[in-house]
This record gives sequence, structure tokens and C-alpha cells, in this order.
Amino acid sequence: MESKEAKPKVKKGLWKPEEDLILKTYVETHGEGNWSTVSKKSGLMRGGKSCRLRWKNYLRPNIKRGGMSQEEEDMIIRMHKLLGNRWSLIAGRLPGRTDNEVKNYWNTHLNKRLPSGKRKGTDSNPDQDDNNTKENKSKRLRALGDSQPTGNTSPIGSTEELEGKNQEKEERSAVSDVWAQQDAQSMMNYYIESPMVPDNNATFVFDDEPFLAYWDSFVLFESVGCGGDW
DNA sequence: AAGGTGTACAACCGCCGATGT
DNA sequence: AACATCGGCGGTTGTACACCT
Repeated sequence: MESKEAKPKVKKGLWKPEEDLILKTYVETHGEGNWSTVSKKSGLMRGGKSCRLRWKNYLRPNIKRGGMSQEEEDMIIRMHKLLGNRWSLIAGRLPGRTDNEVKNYWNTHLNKRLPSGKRKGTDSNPDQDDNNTKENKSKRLRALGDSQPTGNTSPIGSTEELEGKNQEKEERSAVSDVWAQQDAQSMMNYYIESPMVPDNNATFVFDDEPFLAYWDSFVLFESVGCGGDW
């Protein structure tokens, strides 16, 4: 059954400069948020999500456009080594860069450089494919965020999963290991010295869930709270 | 010069958690 | 408590452009 009020047609596809201008003006006037109403009130025939994405990725102030610097590139690779496809977290370490941009950059530039890189699959490493299926994604992220080192909430539970995890570890360590290892060491040193680390978290296992679980929230905190280098 | 193929990047989709009612 | 809505995230697709034959 069609709705009685004619559904406003949602426009799709590339944004035109005029649309950008409308959106930018609207957001600068009314502020961010309520994206679902933006399209109506601004006259843009775009979905709220589309508006939000456009603003977030391209129109927001302080967005950095253009090629990645060597430093940024290094950071992406290191962070990806540690975090996997957690683009928003990675982007949080790169001022002016968005998760979408980081993701695209990884998929087009960095992914194929790595030994295990493959072209079309957006997941760089075969070892991470399983963990990034739609079914597993949410569980994994939640577990990484919430799990305690000794808890049973890890997404890795069954024997098969453990085996897969071990394999993942091996394969992952084969990628970009030179500075990934250097960096992991320096990150851990930094981290261990941090007053935020609880005493009962003494056993760190890099590349394993316990470390990642804490690391994750640490990165999140860092990206939100501090802008400094480390 | 024209058509085919590959690449880079913008945008959309589906899912999920948080929040409001 | 249940449902609806919104915002955020990562995966995937679409498209314009560059390059090759």
C-alpha cells in the first residue's frame, strides 16, 4: 500500500556544488543534528543519512583534503595493524581525516601494497575476513570494547575460533611487521606507563584480545580528549 | 581514435546501539 | 517494557577518470 502522502523522492548520487552550498549554509545556521529534518527544511531532496555523511566527510570545517602525507600513511598502517578495520578509531588519530577517507585510502593505496593485500575485497587481510562478516562484526566490536582480560565475553570462544585466532595472529604478524612491532612496543611502553592502566591488567598480550580491549578504549579516549602526538 | 580495463574515490546500504516516547 | 527514531559504523557498490592496447 502506498502511503497517502506522496513519499518525497529521495535524491541519490553525487552531490552538486549547489547542494553542498545549501547544506553547508543550513548546518552553519542551524547546527548539526536532526539530519532527518535537514532535507525537508533545507529543501534538499536528500536523505538524512546522506546529508549527515556529506557534512561529516566533506563540508565540515577543518576537513583535510588531498593526498595523505607519509606520516599519515604510516599511522594508518600501524593503527590498522593494531585495530583492524576500525576506521573511525584510526581516523580519530588523524586530524582532519574521516573514517571514509581512511577506509578508501587503505583499500586503494595501502591494501595492495601489503603482502597479503588483495584488490577487490575491502578487507585487507584474509585473516580478518571472518571477523568482519556482518554477523560477527557487532559481536566482535562489543566484546572488544567490553571484555575483560580474563572474562568469557571474548568473541573468541570455541576451539575452531581459537585456531582461527592463532592463524590470524600469525598472518597478521607477517604484515608490515618491521615498524608494526616497533610501534607496538612503543605503544605498550606508553600504555603501561599510563596511570589509567589498572593493576590487575598486568599481563599484556599484544595482538591478543586483552590488550586490544583496553587499547580500544584508550584510543577512543585519546581521540576524543586529547589532540597531542604521542 | 576508440574501446576495454583498471583505479580512485564518493556515496549508499544494512546493521546496531543509544535515546526518546 | 516495547517500540520508534536517530546517529554511527563498516562493507559494498557506483561512477568518473586514467591508462592501455
